[in-house]
Amino acid sequence: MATSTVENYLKHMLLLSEGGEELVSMGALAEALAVVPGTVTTMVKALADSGHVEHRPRQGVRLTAEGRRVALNVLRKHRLVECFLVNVLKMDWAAVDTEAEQLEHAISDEVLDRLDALLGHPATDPHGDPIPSRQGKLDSQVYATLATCVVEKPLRIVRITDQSAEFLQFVEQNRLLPGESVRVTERNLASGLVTAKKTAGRPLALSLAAAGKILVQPTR
Amino acid sequence: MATSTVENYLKHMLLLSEGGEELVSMGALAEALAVVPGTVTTMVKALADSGHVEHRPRQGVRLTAEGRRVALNVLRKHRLVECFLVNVLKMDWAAVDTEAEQLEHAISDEVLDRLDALLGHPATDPHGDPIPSRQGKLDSQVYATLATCVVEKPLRIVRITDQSAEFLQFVEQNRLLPGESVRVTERNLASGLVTAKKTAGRPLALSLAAAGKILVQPTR
DNA sequence: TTAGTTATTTTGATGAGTCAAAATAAATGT
DNA sequence: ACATTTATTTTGACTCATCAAAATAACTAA
Repeated sequence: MATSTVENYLKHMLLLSEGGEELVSMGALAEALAVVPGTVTTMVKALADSGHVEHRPRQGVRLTAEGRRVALNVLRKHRLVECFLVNVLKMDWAAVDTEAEQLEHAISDEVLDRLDALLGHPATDPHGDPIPSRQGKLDSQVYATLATCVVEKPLRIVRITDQSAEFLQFVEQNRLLPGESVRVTERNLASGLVTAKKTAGRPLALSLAAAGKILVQPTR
Repeated sequence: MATSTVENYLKHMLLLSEGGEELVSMGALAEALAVVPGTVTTMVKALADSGHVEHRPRQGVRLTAEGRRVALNVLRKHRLVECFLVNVLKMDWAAVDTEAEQLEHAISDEVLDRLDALLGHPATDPHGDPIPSRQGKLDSQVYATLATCVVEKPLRIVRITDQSAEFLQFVEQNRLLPGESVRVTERNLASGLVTAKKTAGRPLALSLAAAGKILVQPTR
């Protein structure tokens, strides 16, 4: 398993090479990681030995496919943890990055998956940064949920993010299936209740947790 | 800040001296930490220098007040994280200890507090191990909540564990104050709803999160 | 007591990650 | 083209946490 130091090196290489294929300089990496350049050179050579990066001496460094895979997984953990800290624990938008810096190295892939499901597979973190998919892709499309959408606005359900039979049965019985139209008439944080209403039908009470599993988009 | 190695040494010393004041042997500590005895001797001397423990050469080691404070804080993190993993993420009862082993060193005191509030200030972790209080006390009394109690059983509310004005107003308006009698008539995991009923009154819907903040005990 | 067993401490070495500072290579300006 | 600036690499040293194995202290049974 990669140490958290290794994970940080790889993550920052990914961030510094945003999109493109360019080489990342030792200096930029040293700056980002808050270490001296000589340390980066040493570590990068070790990372090249372990197959995570390709090192072009005196030019720069680039992630290999394997290095990129690890980096995306760390970034995914980081951003999903941020979602959790803001959406569930109601922490300060500006403070969560530091927290996530620690947690990204401590959570297992198992916890990562469950966190992802709990949060309704968010496409971006609270800052709007895209969250890498489980498969390492970055989807740009973003959806709201019944727990986060604007009250009274007409919506279309696009996705159910809890695959448990229990929850899916509940969804089916209440006609909250993908494609259906719906709107949220009330949301009470104290009691944790969301009231949703279908075009023709009685109001339905859901917990915030349940509502967060139902993804929507504004009706065209 | 204590490294996670230091936190582990202190935590295991606390666990090994369960309750009593006895000295912990180097051998027992080495066993618990899965390191050789010589390593423990070295670390314990360093911990004595930093004021976390008192070392009696060839006899054993004991936590100082400061060492105990740190150890209790780590243990609190460990057990609250276990609660979170089981109660919120629905993880396997048996698997969470390993996860918590990592997370206990990664979460800040801020996250710890919010997790504690989210979970309704549980007195024990999913295994029944008592959770040290914020102040470092181990209360032996354990209560159920409206989210965990037996359905239909007559209960008395003993504690409200969310101090926010918003939630307390909600509690007051619905007469869910400490001392009141109540019973849970229904609990639906899929929708996340708990239905509570006072002796004289209409049924009241609460989210599981809200219900978890209301502690109860069986009526005598 | 005295020999033998067991726990603890000491000693020397290792790997990971780091820094300071010297050496080297590459880029730049005139 | 040559001297200067800038980035990178190398070298030697340090800290933290660890192990293996030798040395030492303490306990135990005759």
